Amino acid sequence: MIKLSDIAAKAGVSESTVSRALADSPLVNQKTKDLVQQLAREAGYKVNLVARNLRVQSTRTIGLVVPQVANPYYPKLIQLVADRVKEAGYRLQLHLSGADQESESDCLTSLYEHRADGVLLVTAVNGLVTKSQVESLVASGTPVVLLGWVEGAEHLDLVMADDARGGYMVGKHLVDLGHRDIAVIGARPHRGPFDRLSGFQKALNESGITPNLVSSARSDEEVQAVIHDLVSLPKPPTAIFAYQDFVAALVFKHLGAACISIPDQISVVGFDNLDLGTYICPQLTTVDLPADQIAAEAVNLVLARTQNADDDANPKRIVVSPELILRESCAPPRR
Amino acid sequence: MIKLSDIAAKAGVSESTVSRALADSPLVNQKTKDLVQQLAREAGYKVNLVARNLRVQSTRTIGLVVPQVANPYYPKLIQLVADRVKEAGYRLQLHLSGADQESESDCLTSLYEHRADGVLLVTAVNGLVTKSQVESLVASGTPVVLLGWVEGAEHLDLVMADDARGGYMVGKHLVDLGHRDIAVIGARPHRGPFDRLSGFQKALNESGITPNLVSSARSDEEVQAVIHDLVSLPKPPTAIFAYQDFVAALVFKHLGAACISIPDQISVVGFDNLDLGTYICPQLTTVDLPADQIAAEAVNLVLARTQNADDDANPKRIVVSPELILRESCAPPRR
DNA sequence: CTGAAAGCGCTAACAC
DNA sequence: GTGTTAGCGCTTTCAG
Repeated sequence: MIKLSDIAAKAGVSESTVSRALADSPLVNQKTKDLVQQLAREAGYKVNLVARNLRVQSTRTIGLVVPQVANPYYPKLIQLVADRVKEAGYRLQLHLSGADQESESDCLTSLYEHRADGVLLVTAVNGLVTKSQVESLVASGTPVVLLGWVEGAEHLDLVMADDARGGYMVGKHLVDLGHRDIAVIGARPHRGPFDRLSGFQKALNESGITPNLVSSARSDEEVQAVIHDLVSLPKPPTAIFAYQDFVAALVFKHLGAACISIPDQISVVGFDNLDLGTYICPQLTTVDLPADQIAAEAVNLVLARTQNADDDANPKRIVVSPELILRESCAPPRR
Repeated sequence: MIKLSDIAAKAGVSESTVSRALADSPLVNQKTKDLVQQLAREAGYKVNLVARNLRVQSTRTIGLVVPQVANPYYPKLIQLVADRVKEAGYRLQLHLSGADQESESDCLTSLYEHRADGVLLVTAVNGLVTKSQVESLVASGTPVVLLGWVEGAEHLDLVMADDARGGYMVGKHLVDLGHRDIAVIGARPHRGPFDRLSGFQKALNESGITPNLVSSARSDEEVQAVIHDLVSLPKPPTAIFAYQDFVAALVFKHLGAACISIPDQISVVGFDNLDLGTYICPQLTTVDLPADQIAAEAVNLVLARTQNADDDANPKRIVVSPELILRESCAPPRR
């Protein structure tokens, strides 16, 4: 593995000169610079970053930890973050925390051991399981910014989508269409007052309505059971708010199996704006979380902290607004 | 940032002893070991891997480069590879090559500069654009294994799915059901003789049939146009082979819009076995590429090369077989 | 069982 | 402009 001294020998100059020449430093004679660069190219020399990083005490690496990569929301975010990070001249180190506590901790440890310059952390549904570890990371000088709301983390930098606002939009849309019997299907909320469900309920409350059914269902079987119960009701709901798009897709499937047509008999709204929503028929009305804004804000923030460009000690909280995407799965209720 | 010498000072021993104690070496007295470990824990000491990696001349890092993360096949693969790599005590460094040549080259360069111990490379549709670079990587002692067939790379290690065999299964299934008029929709083949399309055609040829239409269409609009043309035919095909699942989903959508029922009027088969296929109605008959086997084989191979456990100079070629997943989107043609 | 010393490959004062 | 030197934080001979 060819190194600096090798090409220094070839060129008949010192290592420092080679180092400078390759960094295109103005402190070196153009002729030696050309010579060195040419020699390096010919020899296929590439700097050893592990050595350089040790020397300069920086890795120009930003860590990103996400629970998993299978859930289609994450790939979008990962791609966007990767692009922004690269653009800024940094490198991304992705870690999959697998949604369990132990491995979230492992990711953070690994990032610290590799001396990442900053970390972006997307917590799993169970919230921030490693708060103290994050705090010590920050204390040790590695900025951490949280992606998504986490309970009891008010002292940490945070970039989040305004889920509650998205939920409110959904609720308002359905109410405005004339719906009064509305069911909710999906996971239990985990973002407390900032949850999409809380905004949704607020919208209904403003019109004096309460959701007539809130079921926790995520798997195919669970959704099937819930839909079965719902359509067996003497007076089934006229609209369903699915907590996530993929749940909405399951709702579509089982509503279809029960010969209930969307949106004629029941309107359906999702949340997340996955591509999936455009592949199903009718196309799904949903809420788009602006992953691009989140990625951009998060990367900017963590880099600002890294470079001490922003030495404001107060935690930053950046909230970006979602958008209601009107497609084909909603209509006024039939009378 | 606390380092080895700090805790050596605290413990009143030398750095070497601390290093050994933390590595749980048998060469150190149990009592000093306990003391050192406790002190290290209290102080929150974590090894600096960039220093260690420089010293030991290894990073225990495997690079994985994939074109993108948005295409749903990749997340599956990434997750699987990440799990296997971690299991083996290595770390994964993911790079997104963005499907363009320049950045595939950048990824490889970055991996080399960081001295990854091995790399797994998934090439984009345009084939291996950086063959010479891969070769010099290998020559410099970093094993590279290709994931997926690449033209003119017979001298490199390769793990691939037998796409042609999958295509054959699809063709045979359709023919066995009685179909004679079969259209193909999707991308142009890029795996030459190993392409799913070549296997598909072989199956038809064995029964003296030729596909009556092969259209290249990937976007929503393109598929819409193709479907429109197809159903306007005096004698429309009775079955459609979509080159990829997401194309199949689009086919579903536009067939639905044209009031053609699946599988009564037209059977549809996909390829890839994305989750998507179970969300649509009827559920999609498709071919599953065994991502878990591919991941396992690839990681095993690259690690074996890394550790010189396998110093066979001959390139390895591991081919894993796909599986036909029978679901609801196919039926015999109506007479 | 423990310590002293060397050195991984590179960059950056500091001299000349 | 260029070379000499020191040192980033760690592991690992080699002595004792």
